[in-house]
Amino acid sequence: MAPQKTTPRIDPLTLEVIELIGTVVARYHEEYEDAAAGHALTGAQARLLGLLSLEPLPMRRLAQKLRCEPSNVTGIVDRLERRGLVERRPDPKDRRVKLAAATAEGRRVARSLRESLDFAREPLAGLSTEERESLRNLLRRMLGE
Amino acid sequence: MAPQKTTPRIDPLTLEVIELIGTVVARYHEEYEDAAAGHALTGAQARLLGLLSLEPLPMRRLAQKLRCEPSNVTGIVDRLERRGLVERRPDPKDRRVKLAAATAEGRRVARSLRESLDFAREPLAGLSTEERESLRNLLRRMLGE
DNA sequence: TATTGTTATACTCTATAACTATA
DNA sequence: TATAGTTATAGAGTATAACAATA
Repeated sequence: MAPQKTTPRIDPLTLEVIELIGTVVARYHEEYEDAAAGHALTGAQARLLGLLSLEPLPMRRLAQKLRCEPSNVTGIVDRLERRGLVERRPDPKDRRVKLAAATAEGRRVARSLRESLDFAREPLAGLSTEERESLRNLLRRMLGE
Repeated sequence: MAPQKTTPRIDPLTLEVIELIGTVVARYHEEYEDAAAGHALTGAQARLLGLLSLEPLPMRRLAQKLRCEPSNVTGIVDRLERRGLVERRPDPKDRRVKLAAATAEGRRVARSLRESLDFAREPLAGLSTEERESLRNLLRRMLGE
């Protein structure tokens, strides 16, 4: 009997692109975690603080954005609040809701964190404007936008 | 007094590319975790099993590849071993070393996992060969290869 | 002495379920 | 009754430090 093909064969070119994307993903994450650690934050704390640096959000919304259970957000906000980077405020429109908001110090840390995230800035610096446009268009198409 | 610029200004094009890369990274990770969960594995377990499906490795090497402390590898291998996906073997050349190796079942799960990771295959399917070559070249240059 | 793997410990993130206070 | 947030609990990943066996 003939050997069964369980996977469609992938050409070497596609395979290489997949591998390159994997490398980008790995490097991106590594830099993100390092940058967070450089500010004594975990990855989850850095992501949450980054969201709150844009606008205050209800705990529930944070959970949705972080794609985790609401019960987890309680702990992450607790730890950031203990360090004075985040605070909880009542929502005047619904007394069940608590709005998490970055403090002035939290926004400062978030900005500093953003600035130390030079992953994308540095490697893209080597590309010309035309190449960046081309990369943008390819990524857009890849993501189906 | 003039407002101080703490960050070099980034042009909108570069900013958009950065954002697109962020989206790719997020989607890649999400798919990876989902695929792992579909096999009742955590991300760390899936990554370790993936490495061992290629070749047996000393615990120390695994820690280096996973970029974590060797003490963590003990636990991850323990849990995979309990499920019969991995085993520990002595290294004939150095009796201090333990070689972690995927079992036949472990290799089967690793292959199934690889096949369910269609992130890269699917979105790339929409690109022509020329576009993939162009994407490959741009990613290569971005990564400094 | 140095190295390999393990254990012990403590912290964080995670999901689930039960609880409270509002709506 | 339904929803928002919390608490309690348990499992997993992580780093640090100390340890046994081997080099």
